[in-house]
Amino acid sequence: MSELPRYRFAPSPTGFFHVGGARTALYNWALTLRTGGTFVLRIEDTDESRNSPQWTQGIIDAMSWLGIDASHPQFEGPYFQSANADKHVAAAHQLYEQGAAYWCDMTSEQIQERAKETGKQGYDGFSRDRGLEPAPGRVLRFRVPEGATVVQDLVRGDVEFSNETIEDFVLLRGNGTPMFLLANVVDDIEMRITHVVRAEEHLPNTPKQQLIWSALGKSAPIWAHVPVLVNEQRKKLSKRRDKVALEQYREEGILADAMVNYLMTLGWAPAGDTEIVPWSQMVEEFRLENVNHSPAFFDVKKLTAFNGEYIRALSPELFVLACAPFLQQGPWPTDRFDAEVFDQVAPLVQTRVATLSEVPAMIDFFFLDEPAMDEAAWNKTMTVDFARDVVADFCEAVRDVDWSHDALKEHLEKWSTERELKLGKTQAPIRVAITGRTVGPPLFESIEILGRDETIKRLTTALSRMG
RNA sequence: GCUCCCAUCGUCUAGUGGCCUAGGACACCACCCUCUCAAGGUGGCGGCACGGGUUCGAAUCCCGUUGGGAGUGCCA
Repeated sequence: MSELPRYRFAPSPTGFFHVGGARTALYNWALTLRTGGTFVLRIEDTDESRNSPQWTQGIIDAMSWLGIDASHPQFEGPYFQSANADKHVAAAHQLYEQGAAYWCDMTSEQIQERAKETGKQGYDGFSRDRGLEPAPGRVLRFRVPEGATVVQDLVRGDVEFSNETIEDFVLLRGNGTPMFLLANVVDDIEMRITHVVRAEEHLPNTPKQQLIWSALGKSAPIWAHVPVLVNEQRKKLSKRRDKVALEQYREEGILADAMVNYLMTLGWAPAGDTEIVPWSQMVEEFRLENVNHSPAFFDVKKLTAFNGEYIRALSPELFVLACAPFLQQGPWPTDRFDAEVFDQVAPLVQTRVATLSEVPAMIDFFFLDEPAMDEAAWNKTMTVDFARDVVADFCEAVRDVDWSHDALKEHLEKWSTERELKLGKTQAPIRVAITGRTVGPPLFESIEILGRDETIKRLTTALSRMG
């Protein structure tokens, strides 16, 4: 009687959506899809000081961007942990009735003092046998039994903890509200969770949770602790130091598919010689047993490289579509933007950007009254000896040459050959005059799209500036 | 400090005792292509942390050392 697995993802709504959380969610989602099981989203909002409704919406939006769609039949939730507070408290009292928990009136100061006296760390179980009754201000502590607790972990194997190293932890706060450890277990039981796949930082919590499971008469779920994501200093990614907001990468023009693919390969790799594989293949191949054991560096460079691949793989139409939000932020007057022009230019920039946010700067000269002149580029290209001649000649030629990039190129090629100059050199002053930069989309195609009048205007302006 | 986890190119990884002279990807370098820049192509640089075992044979198993990391709250 093997039931379908029930996975869960249980973020706390403490801000934007963390890339580490995204990876954990993705692992759970991939497993859910392959096994035909269920993915439960539970918002862990028991700490009211951190709770904020807009963060919850942010989590759901971010997940849907990644393809974890809340309306998918295998998706369940969101549930809110705070809504189950009664059940958490009831479970706590049940544990007290059973003798698996006891009340304690010590303040953290008192605990510290005792620790100092005994020379040991943390709470020493002082109230264990004092037989205290419940009262305001008193916390309920779990009575950790003797022996050892073995956590069976799908990625790490068996991990044994001696119970002596686990202190009698708090179940209910002095104000009567439940703590994470308890709430988490009660909810997992309630929601019939069979697989807990979460970040490694939870591994030290696991024996405590497992103890609660068994005190409540249940057998623990299957655990799997995946390695944390770290920064270049090899420290766990933190929102203080590191760029961890999924939303931010989205705004910078990272494609969802690229993000998903990259995140999946942190700690795991698909079979074969390429890491760029479709989601369906990752769903098919992903196994917790194959997840690496050591922390993985979240490398934005590699993410960006993946993104470039995904951008290039887009059809021209989809690329144009993907660019749309970024085009609205362009540095040009909105009325000068021309979607038809962009459609023509798009294929020229598609192979030249690694993120969508790079697009506007690459094509701004099409929509600006005058190109945004890079002075360094001007100084570098307009001071060479032939600069004035080539711009002057081209400005003349452009008036009656056939309007095609081939003809434009042919003309400049001829001019260059006659003077034993390389086209690569002679195109530079023209490029700067037209676009304001030394690099950009192919010049002659750009000129063709820009149009004769605008081209003449820009070349003339450049000439007069050169004096 | 204590508990636990981890250790293959700079980075992400493949490798589950012989197929490993350790494979791929990102980054980097060179060359080719080329109207700039990209893209693409070709090639290169570069790694099993160290020391002991086990074994006919070890990147792979065991022990130790060293080095990283996580946790250590009336946070989640």
